[in-house]
Amino acid sequence: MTDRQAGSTSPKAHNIANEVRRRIVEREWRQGDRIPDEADLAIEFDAARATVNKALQLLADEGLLDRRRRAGTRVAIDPVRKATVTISIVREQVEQAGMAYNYRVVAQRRSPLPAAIAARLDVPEGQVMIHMRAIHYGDGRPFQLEDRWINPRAAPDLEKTDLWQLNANEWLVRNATYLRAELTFSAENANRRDARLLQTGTGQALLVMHRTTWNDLGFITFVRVAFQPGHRVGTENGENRGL
Amino acid sequence: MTDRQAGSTSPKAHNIANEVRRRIVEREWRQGDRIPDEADLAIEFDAARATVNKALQLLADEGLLDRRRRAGTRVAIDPVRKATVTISIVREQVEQAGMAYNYRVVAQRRSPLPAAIAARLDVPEGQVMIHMRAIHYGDGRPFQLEDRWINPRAAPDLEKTDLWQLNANEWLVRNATYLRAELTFSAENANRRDARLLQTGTGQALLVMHRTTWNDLGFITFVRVAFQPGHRVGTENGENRGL
DNA sequence: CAGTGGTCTAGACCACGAG
DNA sequence: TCGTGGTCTAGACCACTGG
Repeated sequence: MTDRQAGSTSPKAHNIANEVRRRIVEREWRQGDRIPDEADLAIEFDAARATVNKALQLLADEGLLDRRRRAGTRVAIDPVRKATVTISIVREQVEQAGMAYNYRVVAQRRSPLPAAIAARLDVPEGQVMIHMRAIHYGDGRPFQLEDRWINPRAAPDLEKTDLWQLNANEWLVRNATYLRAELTFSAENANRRDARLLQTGTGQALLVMHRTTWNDLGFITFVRVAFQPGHRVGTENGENRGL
Repeated sequence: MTDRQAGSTSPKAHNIANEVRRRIVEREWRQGDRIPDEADLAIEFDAARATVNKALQLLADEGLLDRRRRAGTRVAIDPVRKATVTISIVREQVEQAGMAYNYRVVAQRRSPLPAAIAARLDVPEGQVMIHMRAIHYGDGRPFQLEDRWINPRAAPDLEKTDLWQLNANEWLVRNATYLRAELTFSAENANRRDARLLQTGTGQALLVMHRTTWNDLGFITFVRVAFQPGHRVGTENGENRGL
């Protein structure tokens, strides 16, 4: 007898997760409380344990639950939440904003990696990399400025490409699939060069993103991206992520 | 006969995901290519389809694969990647950095919500909220400055709490579990007040985070957090998320 | 040591949507 | 229409780890 209850078209695991979330939000289960184990919940919700497991893992990923073998599942004492930033191709960002995209390479040369950066990347200092500086424009106004170091050893096809024509950013995103990435955001006062290239004033507060990527061959790129003054990077929280 | 192959202690789905990732990274499967369907991969990897499904969903979450019913699974044309920011309790951040935590409320009053903020929150303008300004210190030095609006209707217990003593941030994180959140990062030049409270100079570039949270009763809080100059917010990418 | 979550499996049915 | 992913189930064994 398949008694699929009326009114719940969404996946069962989703419904279970929502119900558990409700109980937490409404303090039926308080922070630090232990909640029933999977087997019990499976009975209560008339579901297989695997389904309950999926639901609870979802909530644990959100940081709402704390799960440990033998110790059971507890409502997280401090609901650390996670937010997700999506890193897309610059051109698409610009075009999505309804602006005409343009791109200009300001400088490109081979150059040994500076010690300061090398240390940060855990890479031997002084290796020769491709260094390039470029500006992305939206409707003719500078949108972001990037200062990029590329490791040709990790992106072997790159040298065949004419970076002055193509877009290294795009090339990399499309061709140099990475396995690991690190991102940081910070704020910097625009220096002389930033100001000139972004057509703004020295000292302007700029949102700066540093991004490093690696693949199996090692470090691929290190980029400093400085955004146009006033730019915001938004995140949607991972709450309703795909289940 | 449980022929668990030697050398692979990690979950099978994990191994499958890694192998698929390898094939993509090494161009065996190129961007846009269709990859074998779950059933075939299940045979190849000698696994149940559910296990393959789990692995592929993982990669799809990472943005590496594009999956559609009937159309099959393809290597994403443009591997949009996602990074994850974790929002934790300030005190813990500070203490994790090995510093002594301190907290000071600078101002607190009931006040109607300004139009500018109300518009942003999709909340009727002029509703009376709790407005507070506070500073978080690490080892006596200002760590971050927060300017917060709290909706008492969505956090009914709050009024009982002595916010001057306790930490509203902590109180909220512990008690006002939210269902939805939005975050943005931007850079601002420190204004007179920022500079004074953060003990820095006017015009300093500050990393600023705006965060809004909602629960089932509506909007809970809107905060502007200004970090100490030089502060970085780091993200680890979602790659090896729990499986 | 034993309870709890972690994972896998084989089989099943369903929903979507490309052709 | 019908292939493909989405999800569920019942059962099983294992891996941790608290007591």
